Amino acid sequence: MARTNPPFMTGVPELLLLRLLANEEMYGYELVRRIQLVTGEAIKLGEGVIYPSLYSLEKAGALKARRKKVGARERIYYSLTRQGKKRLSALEADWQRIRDAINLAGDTSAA
Amino acid sequence: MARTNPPFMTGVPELLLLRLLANEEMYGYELVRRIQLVTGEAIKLGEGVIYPSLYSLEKAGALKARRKKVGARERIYYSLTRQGKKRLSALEADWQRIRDAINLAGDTSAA
DNA sequence: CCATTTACTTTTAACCACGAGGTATACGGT
DNA sequence: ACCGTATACCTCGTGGTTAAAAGTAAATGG
Repeated sequence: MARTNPPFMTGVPELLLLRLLANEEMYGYELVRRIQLVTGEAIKLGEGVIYPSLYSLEKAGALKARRKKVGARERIYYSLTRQGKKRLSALEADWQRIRDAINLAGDTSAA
Repeated sequence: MARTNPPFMTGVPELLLLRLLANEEMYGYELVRRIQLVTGEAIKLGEGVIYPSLYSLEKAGALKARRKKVGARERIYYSLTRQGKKRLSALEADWQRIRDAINLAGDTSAA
């Protein structure tokens, strides 16, 4: 039944993609596995999330793509544009704001 | 233009409401202001978010409501049911899982 | 007596994460 | 040669959730 907007996941795929691609170019399938890795299995984003996100970020000018043959296989590698870096900064700021606010609220009510 | 699903806000209204109401009963309008207070103005949830959330949480059995006359005014006070407490625990666990995973991913990529 | 604050309510809209399904090629084992 | 598994990419439908805005009405205060 789709289990659509699970708690606290809005914006997370975009944040993780931008972060990972800020360091090195990667391709879709790789990102799917890498995200599981770097989050200690806590977050798993399927291809149905990753690919559409990549397209829309590319379309928005945050990512650029290039095709690259590796052995016999062809992969589409993505990396950040300058715009993508700005977008990442803004998202990180959003994330910190929300995270800190929720922490704050928790401390207050725990007191 | 609505800007409907802003980054990182899914689940946040529910979490904050349940947290606040776990301590003491409150009414809608009060919650609107209280949330701004305890988040240091970082999160502002309008009435269009708060009231529908309250209804749906009540309908789901997480909250119970009682009408109370204060002076000449009548207010609807909400408080947690046992189910609501369970729901809060589950949500807190979700929140921690996501938050920690994002932190983890950030440290890794920053390294 | 009028403007502001308090309090509650409803409507409308759009985004976006997700699962599931689909294609095609390469590779390893037997 | 054959078959299952892993790699790699892609698409569709869904619906839950936040959010702004506008509306009602009573009380308060100057």
